[in-house]
Amino acid sequence: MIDLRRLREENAYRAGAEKKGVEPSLIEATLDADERRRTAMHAAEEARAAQNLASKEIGRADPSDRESKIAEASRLKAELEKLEDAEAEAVSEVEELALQIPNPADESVPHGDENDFITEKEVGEQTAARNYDHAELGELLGLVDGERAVKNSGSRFAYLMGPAVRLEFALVQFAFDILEKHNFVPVVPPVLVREEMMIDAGFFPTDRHQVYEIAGDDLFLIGTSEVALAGLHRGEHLDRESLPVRYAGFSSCFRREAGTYGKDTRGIFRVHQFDKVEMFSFCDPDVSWDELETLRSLQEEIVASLELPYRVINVASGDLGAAAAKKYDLEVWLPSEGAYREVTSCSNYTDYSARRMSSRYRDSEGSGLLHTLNGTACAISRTLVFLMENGQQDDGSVVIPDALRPYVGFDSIPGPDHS
RNA sequence: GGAGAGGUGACAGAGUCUGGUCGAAUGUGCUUCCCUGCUAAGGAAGUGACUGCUCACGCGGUCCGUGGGUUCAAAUCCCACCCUCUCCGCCA
Repeated sequence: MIDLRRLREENAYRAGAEKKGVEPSLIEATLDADERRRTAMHAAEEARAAQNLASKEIGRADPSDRESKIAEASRLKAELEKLEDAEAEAVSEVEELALQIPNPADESVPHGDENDFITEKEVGEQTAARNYDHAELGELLGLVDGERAVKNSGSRFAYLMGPAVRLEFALVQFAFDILEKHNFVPVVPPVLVREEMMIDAGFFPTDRHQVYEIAGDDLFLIGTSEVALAGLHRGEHLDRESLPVRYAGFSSCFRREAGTYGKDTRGIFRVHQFDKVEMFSFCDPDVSWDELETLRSLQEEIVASLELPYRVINVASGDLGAAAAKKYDLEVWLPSEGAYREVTSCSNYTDYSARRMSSRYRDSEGSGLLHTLNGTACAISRTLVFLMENGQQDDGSVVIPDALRPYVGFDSIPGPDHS
């Protein structure tokens, strides 16, 4: 939820929203509606104060005076009800408009759409395609069984098998080892949440069609543990001294992938269910931009340790989504496609989500809204894809990066002709 | 799943039957001051959140699990939902 006062008073804030493609007329309409709301609210509150007073007098009044006083209070109430109706209408009008306004983009975010990102850095070599792409190799090496998954669950599902499972748990341990050094508290969150949580986390109504719904129980499968982690301090005040409060969530993630027919259909690059380690930070608003850089550096540390060639991009304003004021994507080189593909991303939501969640800090001066940030630490299936391609040798075997070896217990996965 | 009890401020805990002077007794905690070789004990005052108007002092609104309803008036009465606890049943 946007800050209406800042929208009204700060030009830069408003400009940040317009940068995301919001029509100036929508902003005008929202501000007008807010003006009406404040007027209506003021009128209703005055009437309410009068009515409250009249009502209280009845309790103190002499029994003989009661009847006339009750009549007076009733009259005030009738007046109040009209004003309250007007107030309620104005409030819902503002809400409806305000919800359409995204979190303003930061000044450092480039203008434009998905093609207008800025490349912040590039690390490693863009190598040529190997003998097998990740989908072929996954099946050949017995890491992924897509065919049988289709029979049981449908397209975009997969059985992860054998060494792939060992790799998954190795990656998770590896990521947690790094994150715990930076005071992230490991969390295994619920993967089912109530509708309310989806709304507060900002996924509903916009992304409702991307989420699986459980028939008969009013519960929804999370698309990322971010949803569950964001709710960890809903309605709470955190001691400002204790910030940032960081969590590392491990969970399965479920995505309907509606509207992606024919896109990334091979292998496990894009699936309905995958596991992920996610970083989440409840942060002091004064230092949230530093925190974003911290999340990004951790992502780089992880990808670099896995010896994957990557680049970091500063995502352009039109491609940020509603909640992010700024977002970095880490993209790893995928040889079979000759392109960089997204492996992780991290965002600063500033106070956009915290306002709705009512997640606040408290210090000796008072209190205020926290900033929230999130970022992928390791998305397992995509990471496996990148490891299979970038670590692939001429014989189809896959070399395990040094950093991962202590965790998996083997140095490579033998090629298809091995046995 | 069946039966019962209950959700009140940082915490504990009254108030609910019998609606009004209850934003809410009391205790603990916390802050400031007094007393005091030090500490403990003791004495005094203060101490919820959110929000609107205001330079400010201040004045107002909302909040007793959540959402509705009754009433001039609801922590208190009615309805629905959520959650917690106890007992029984079932279960990885």
